[in-house]
Amino acid sequence: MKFKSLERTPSLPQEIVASLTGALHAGELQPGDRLPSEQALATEFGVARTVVREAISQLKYDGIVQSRVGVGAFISQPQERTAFRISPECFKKRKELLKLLRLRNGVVIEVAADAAQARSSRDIARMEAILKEMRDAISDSLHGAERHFEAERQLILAIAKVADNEHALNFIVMIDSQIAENLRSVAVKNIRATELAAAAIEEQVRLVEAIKRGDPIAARDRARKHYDNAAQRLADRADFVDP
Amino acid sequence: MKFKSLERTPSLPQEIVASLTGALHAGELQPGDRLPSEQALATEFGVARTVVREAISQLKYDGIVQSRVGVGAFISQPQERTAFRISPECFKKRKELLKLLRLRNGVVIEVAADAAQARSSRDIARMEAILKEMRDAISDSLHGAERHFEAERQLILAIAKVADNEHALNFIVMIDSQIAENLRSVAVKNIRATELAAAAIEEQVRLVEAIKRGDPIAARDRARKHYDNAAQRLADRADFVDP
DNA sequence: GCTCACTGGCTGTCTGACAACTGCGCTGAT
DNA sequence: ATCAGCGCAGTTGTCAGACAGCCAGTGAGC
Repeated sequence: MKFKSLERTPSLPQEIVASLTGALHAGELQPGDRLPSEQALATEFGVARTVVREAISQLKYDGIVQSRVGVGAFISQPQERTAFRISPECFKKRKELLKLLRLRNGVVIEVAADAAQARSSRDIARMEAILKEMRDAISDSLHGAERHFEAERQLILAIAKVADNEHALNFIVMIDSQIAENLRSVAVKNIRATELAAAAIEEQVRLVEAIKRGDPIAARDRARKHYDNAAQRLADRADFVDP
Repeated sequence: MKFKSLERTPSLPQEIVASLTGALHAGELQPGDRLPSEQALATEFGVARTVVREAISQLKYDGIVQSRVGVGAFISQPQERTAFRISPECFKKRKELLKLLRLRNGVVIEVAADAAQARSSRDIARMEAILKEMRDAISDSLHGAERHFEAERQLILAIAKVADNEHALNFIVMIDSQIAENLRSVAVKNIRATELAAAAIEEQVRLVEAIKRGDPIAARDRARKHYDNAAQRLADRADFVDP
């Protein structure tokens, strides 16, 4: 049994970052605008300047603002961003979550094709072990759904690892972890309720077969079938609605 | 004539971030390890603690480290990352750049299919205007290659904008800007030298046609053809080698 | 052996200070 | 009147020191 993570009080710099990015997202801050001075922000938020500086340094790190000594800090253009980040409020709305899922799927599908060209026998063995874990999970009435869910994630990671593209791997690890954190419970219920695990496994078996055969076109095709289907199954769930 | 951006001295926190991420990438720091205390790092780097704190706060922002009051800062697991970031040294090696290009293409291709289902007549008009700009650029012997390069980027953004997936849009804006910054000169030379612009335009015309027709499968297919071809043309360049 | 208060160290935050830099207005010379 | 040059106020970047709250380990007391 895992306990829910408690709602730890966010740090002061984090709150300021959230406030500033909120203002940016709301259009109150436009690219090119100058931020208030650190001193002004400090008094406004009622904190020390060091706290404001930490917050702004994070925004600078993402390329969201640029600061010039003696002048101030300015909101930069969207194309100046240097990081892709998923904010927690993306998971508030199910629709947002499905969009993230589609983004992830797009990368996974491409990566599956690359994996079909770079796979080794060891890679295949690893994937088939994961498939076996999925099949075993079916007969586990207690934790089967959870095991299946984790095995599906493992398969994605296994595919990404053999594709010889560490950037894509990093991206998938990041986005999939974020999605899984916010999707685990409903996805697990999904598997359990619809009893579609067998069909999902079959889709993935055929995907791994294509990779094993070294057929990138078939791998891409089957990856698309499975991951699009999975997203569709999730979207079709009656209880998959905004809280 | 544009001047090269001067080599501005990186800020102290930035250097510390680079040093720490370098140690992490080199395996000297493993997930779970504890960082030296802020005081120790400050004396080691010869800076004030505030500078170290800014550096660590950036790493915390990315989920690379987690800190606990009274204990210290710890390297977190890779799946705890909350941001995808492209470091400048990714562009040092051409091979890395091609991998980033493939990552971008994967998303663009998926997005093209979504765009085919969500496009409006205004969207199509915008895309066709961009295609016209490409054709016009051919007869511009002076800046034609640059204009073509920028128009290709604009088309990608235009497609991403109509696909109704702001996460994918954000991702594409970010990664494409980064790639373009580091690819502009060689890509422009590519267009100019090989005189393949006409063929590239034809590929994109067919892509826009598919989107206009509302045919996601064709859009995906043609997007793949064009962007894979573009990457291939780049990779095939004789002068596209590591410096 | 077990319990528990203590203690040293760490992070988070605050305060004050100073250097380097920038934009702007003012002054004074032409 | 014009304009070059100067100084000034404001801003960021960095430094030093301080303190509260928290935590792990230690050692005394039972």
